[in-house]
Amino acid sequence: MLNIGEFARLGCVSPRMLRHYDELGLLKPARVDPHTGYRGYEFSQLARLHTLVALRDLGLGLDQIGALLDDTDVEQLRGMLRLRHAQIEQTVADEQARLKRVEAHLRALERTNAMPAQTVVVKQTQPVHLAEMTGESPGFGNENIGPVFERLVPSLLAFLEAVAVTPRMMIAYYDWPDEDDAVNVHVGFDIGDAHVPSRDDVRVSDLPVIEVASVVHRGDMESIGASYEGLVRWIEDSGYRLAGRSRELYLEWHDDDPDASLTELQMPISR
Amino acid sequence: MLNIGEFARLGCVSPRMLRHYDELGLLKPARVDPHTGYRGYEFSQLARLHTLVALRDLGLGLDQIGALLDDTDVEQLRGMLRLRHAQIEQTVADEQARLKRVEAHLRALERTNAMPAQTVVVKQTQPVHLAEMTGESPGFGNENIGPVFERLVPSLLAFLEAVAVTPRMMIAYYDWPDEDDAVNVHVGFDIGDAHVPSRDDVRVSDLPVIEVASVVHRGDMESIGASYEGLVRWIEDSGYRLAGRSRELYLEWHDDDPDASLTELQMPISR
DNA sequence: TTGCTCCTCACGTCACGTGAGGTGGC
DNA sequence: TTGCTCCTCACGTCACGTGAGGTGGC
Repeated sequence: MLNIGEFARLGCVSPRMLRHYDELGLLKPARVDPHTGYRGYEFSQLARLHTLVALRDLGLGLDQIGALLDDTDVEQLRGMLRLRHAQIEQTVADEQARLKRVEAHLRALERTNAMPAQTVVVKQTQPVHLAEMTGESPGFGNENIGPVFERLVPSLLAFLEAVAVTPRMMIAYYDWPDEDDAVNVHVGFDIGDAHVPSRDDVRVSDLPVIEVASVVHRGDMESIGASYEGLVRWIEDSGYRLAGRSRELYLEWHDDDPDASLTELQMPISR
Repeated sequence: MLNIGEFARLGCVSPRMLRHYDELGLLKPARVDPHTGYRGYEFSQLARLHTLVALRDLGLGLDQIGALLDDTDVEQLRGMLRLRHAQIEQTVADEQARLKRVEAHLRALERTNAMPAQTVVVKQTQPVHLAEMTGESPGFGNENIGPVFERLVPSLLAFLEAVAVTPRMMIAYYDWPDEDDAVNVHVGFDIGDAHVPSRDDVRVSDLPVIEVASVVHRGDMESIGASYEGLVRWIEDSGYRLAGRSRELYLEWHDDDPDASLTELQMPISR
């Protein structure tokens, strides 16, 4: 008969753990002194402790271990181990992805050698109900996109006012169906759950909920290119791939002080 | 100005989290209504929330994030990220090792198709102060080892009694210096912190603390081979390598009922 | 008698999730 | 007025580690 300290040393666990397992009913001492409360263990109990420790070491919860220790169902054990195997594989994949993200942030730090005023995060977009108009632009850059906005936005706002719908946030997204430089510019307003009557050049679309890498750009549209570049590099460094049309959310607009304007850039990513 | 729900949606966090960050001083709302306590956030605060979320996503603690958010020390940030990088690499390695252990247990289950009465665990040996004698055996197997024990053990016990040292657990270990089949059999008793006068054929040694794969064998010495075989296969399957001399701890001995005898088998492993 | 071990509470960990119970705003 | 959102507590999570305060055994 061993006291708790001896048995604990034999099994490489702390006495506190043995008391804990006793309390949970996972491993009762062979005898408890009725006067002193001292716990006594037998060598033969080491086998059960080994099983407990081995299952714990695989990452099973004590509740599951309890079920496995008492029932001699091999299929149940096999099932639990297979499930754990899949979970650990997932954990490894998640941690490897996280490792890449750390590396991407470190490289971004090397490039700018400054605090990341704009930090990249991975997140899900919110579902948006968008009343949008579309125009064509000969290419990217503010000198190309800007005039399209100036043409479409007043018209869209006038339409929304006419149909008594309050526009919320302005959102743009882009696609380039062919390999040439022409870009389709979509610009619209979040209209919440309002309904808008149809008009030829105004379309209502639900932007899909997707995973994006996002960054907040502070400043005017002239300087947005640098933010895009940083975002694209971060995505490359972190091992994600670009997967669709990028969006711009115009969070805050200051005509008087464009440097204080805030735009969220979102680029869809996968893997 | 956004209320907490709107700001939470923008940042893909829960309102509860924003209250938590407020409480910890990591992200204070731009304004709090003095009457209702309603929190108000500005779009420009999204940048700070992004940084917070990005750092949290890398696995940094909120206390460290607090230090990084307030101080604009690039070196500190770089240091934290490098540390995190090393930690995540360690986590990945640990989880991959765990994955192999799960696989080893699953394969052991396939082979026996029964509950692992004897489950393999990885643990550290305890430091032991051993009074031992050494003999040579033509090979492994009870028919070779048994006679050596029968010759050495009574002599050793008689010596210990003569010098008034109480023997504790009996422990044996083996080495085979050459490639031929001859085995050096070391058998001894744990003598705690007692001192033993020297004698030519009795040596006092401290068994080193090492990492071993261990299993409890129940039964006589004839059947110990199967337990060893299971242990060796488990070690192979789990991706560890054998790394030294195996030990046997004679936990419990029943002359009348050898099937109830308990022996712990320990094989040193590495990597 | 002095250490050493044992005992039973009970708090702390970490970043929130989840109610309970109540109030403000359109 | 009815939902919806917000507020402040405060408990629960998971497997123990770490005292506090006291007692038993050689």
